[in-house]
This record gives sequence, C-alpha cells and structure tokens, in this order.
Amino acid sequence: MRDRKEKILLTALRLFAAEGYEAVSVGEIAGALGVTKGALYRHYRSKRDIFESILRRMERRDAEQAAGHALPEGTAAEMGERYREASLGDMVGFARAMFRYWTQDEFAAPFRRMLTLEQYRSAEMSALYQQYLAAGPLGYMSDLFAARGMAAPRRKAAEFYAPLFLLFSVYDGAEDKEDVLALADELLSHALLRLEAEGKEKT
Amino acid sequence: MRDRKEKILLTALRLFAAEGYEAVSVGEIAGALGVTKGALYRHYRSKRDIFESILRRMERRDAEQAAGHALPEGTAAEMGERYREASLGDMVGFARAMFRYWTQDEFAAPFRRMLTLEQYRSAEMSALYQQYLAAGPLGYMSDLFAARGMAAPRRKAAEFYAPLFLLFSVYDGAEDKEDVLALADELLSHALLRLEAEGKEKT
DNA sequence: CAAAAAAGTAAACGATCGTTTACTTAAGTA
DNA sequence: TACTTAAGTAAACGATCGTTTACTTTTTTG
Repeated sequence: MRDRKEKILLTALRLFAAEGYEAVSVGEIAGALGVTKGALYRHYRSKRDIFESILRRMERRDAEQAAGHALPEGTAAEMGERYREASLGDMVGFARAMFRYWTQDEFAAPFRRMLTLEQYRSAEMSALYQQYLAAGPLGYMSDLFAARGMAAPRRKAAEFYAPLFLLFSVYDGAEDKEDVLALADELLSHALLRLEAEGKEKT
Repeated sequence: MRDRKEKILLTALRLFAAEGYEAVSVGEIAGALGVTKGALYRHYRSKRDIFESILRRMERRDAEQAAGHALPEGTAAEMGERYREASLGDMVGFARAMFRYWTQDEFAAPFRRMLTLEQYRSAEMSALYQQYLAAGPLGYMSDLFAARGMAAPRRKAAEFYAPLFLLFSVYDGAEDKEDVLALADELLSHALLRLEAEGKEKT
C-alpha cells in the first residue's frame, strides 16, 4: 500500500512537530498508527530515513507552491526585470496566502513547528529554518522592495514580514485561531495602505 | 562549592538550548564539565530537577529585570494610571534593552532558545513561551498603547514588537551579529518617529 | 592535625532505545 | 486456485539512557 508509507510520514511529522525528533521513539510512531514498530521498517530503512523523507517532501512542496504564484522566483540577480512587475497588491496577497500555508496546511504547519524545534541541532537545520521562515522570506521581501526603488528596503521588509512571523507563534498558542487570522489580515491591509502612501510620496 | 552547582545549571542550559531537553544526556552534561555523571547527583536530585531549577532561575531573573525599569509592572487593570506616564521614548528604550537581553545575556539568550525548543512539549511550556516571548510582550505593548488612547493598539503593538521578535531568529542564524543589532536599532528609531507622528495627528 | 562533610569515581541496575531476525498473515497475480 | 510478494508480529540484539550504590578523594572545620 502506497498510502501506508504516506500515513507513516504524516504521523511521524506530527509527532516530531510536537516533541522533537529525538524525543519521539519509533515505537511511539508505530503505536499512533496502530501497528508494531517492526512494521515501519518495511517502508523506511531507519528513523532518520523518515525524517529525511519529510525534508525532501517539504522541498518538493515548496517548489510547487512557489510555481503557482504571481511573484517571481529565483534570486534578484538573475531576474531583476520581473521583480519590478510585482504590484503591491500581489505582494500582500502572496503574504496572506503564505500565512495561511504555514499555519493551516496539513503538511506545512507541522513542518514549521518541527523545524522550529530542530533549528539549533545542526548547521543544516539552522539553514533550513532561516531559508523557509526567517532570513529567507525577509531577504526575498527586501529584494522586491529594492527592485521597486524604495528606500530602506531591509527595514520595510522587516516591518512587512515580521508581524506575520510573530503571529505564527501567537497562532500556535492561541485558543481562538480565527481571531489571529483576522489580526493577520488587519496587519496586511494596513501595511498595503502604508506602502501605497509611501510610494506616492517618493514618486 | 556553591559555584559548582551554578556551573552545572549554566552548562545544562546551554546544551538544552542547542539540542533540546530530551536529546541531552546526563553524561553529556557531565562530560562538558569534565566530571562523571554520578557527580551531578550530589547537586541535583535528577535531570528534571536541573531543568526545573533553570525555570525557577528565569522566573527570578525576570522579576529582577522588570523591577529595574521605568515602565510599569503588573496588569493594566490594576495600575491604569501609571501606564499613561510611560513616554514613547521610554517604551523604545525598554524595547531596545529587551532585545539585547534576549540575544546577548548569558542566561536569557540560551533560555530563550531552550524555551523555543520545548514550547510544544506541554501546555506549561507553551504558556511560558507565550508569556516570555510571544503573546506576553505583545499584550503588554498593546496595553501601553491602549492606555495612551491610541487607536488599534493591538495592531500597533504587533507592528512595534514583531520586528524584534523576528530578529531574535535572524540573530541566532546570522554570521554578523552586529549587523542585526544595527537593524534592530534602525527599526526602533523609525518606529519611534512614526509613533510620534501618529500621536500628533490624533491630538 | 584529625575528624567530619562534601564531591567525585567506577560499576552496576533496570528500562528503553533503534534495529534485526525468524516467522506468520494478507494481498495481488498468472 | 496455487504461488509470489508485501506487510505485520513477537522476540531478541547491543547500545544507551537516568539513576543508585559502594567506595575513594578532596575540602572544610573544630
């Protein structure tokens, strides 16, 4: 069964996201699936193999998600032209979708939490955390602002992305999740107004 | 020796901050101190006892740190008066000190990273993480803005605090730490300018 | 300086870990 | 329906875990 392997991946991810890789035992994963631990080794070579499959899955997911959006991919250097095409509205829409992706998606949300728990364990995990959630999105937004010729792009990027980043954590601990989603929307629409106003000043 | 117990606490904290509580063995802590693991049990009853001592230490530290600042303590309800006294400059100065505290202090910095790794393990850890680093500071700032009669205090609090929260993570992964400190200062001084401008509009 | 207290060591404990083995059961196929 | 393959079980493996024990060394103190 193909979806057996899939079930193992998702179950392990959810446990890794709650307790951390080291704190989760193979028996615990098996127990959550209603089988004995030996059964897992018919699908994965080791516990680490499950973990690395999760990393590869996220890599693939991320590439697919990026391809489905209006905003340009790649670095600013290789596609400086397309950066200018992105409207402020596109950017806000992208950010809004991104927030829902990292908080609600059945794979991305636990992956984010898992990465949060693993980020200090190795240079590789630190790099992945930065790339997906911290310096990565920040630098991307900064490049978009810079391509539009805006002043202090790095500061503007931090002001734009940081509230969403904070709300990831607030969302995780919140009882009323909808309330946090509403606050995220309020922050984004207000940021859009401000950016448009600043744009008119400078042109 | 009193400072032996202290050394154990700090060494364990640094290891917990890097790998997470479960991933650190008692032997690893002892090894980092140059002793055998049995020696640790002369100072602490168990591994968990070390962990809980760290939590209590942070609690004490936090109370001391709060007492040393110009801003009011306690909830907005019980000291509504004093909230109004805090100037915008005080708030920015407090935030700046707070950023340095959570990134540079030899105890608070690893404690923040440890709490980041433990936040999903239990309701208690989640509550502590929220209190120290996420919803806590956010709500505190929101109360300060609300006491000044400012509109949309929750959004303003998020815009004010979130960049610092994001830079905690950026700082952890950054090669040039000074560069991140400079960006934090830039964000804070710009936020001060904006808040002062908005204050004049509304009065 | 001798006695008492504190700190450290080495070894062993039962428990649990990830993984492997030998065997049984279920599913798919010619 | 026979046969092959895949999936799952139960038990055991050596390694490592947190903790305890019996003993030795170091430090403090009257």
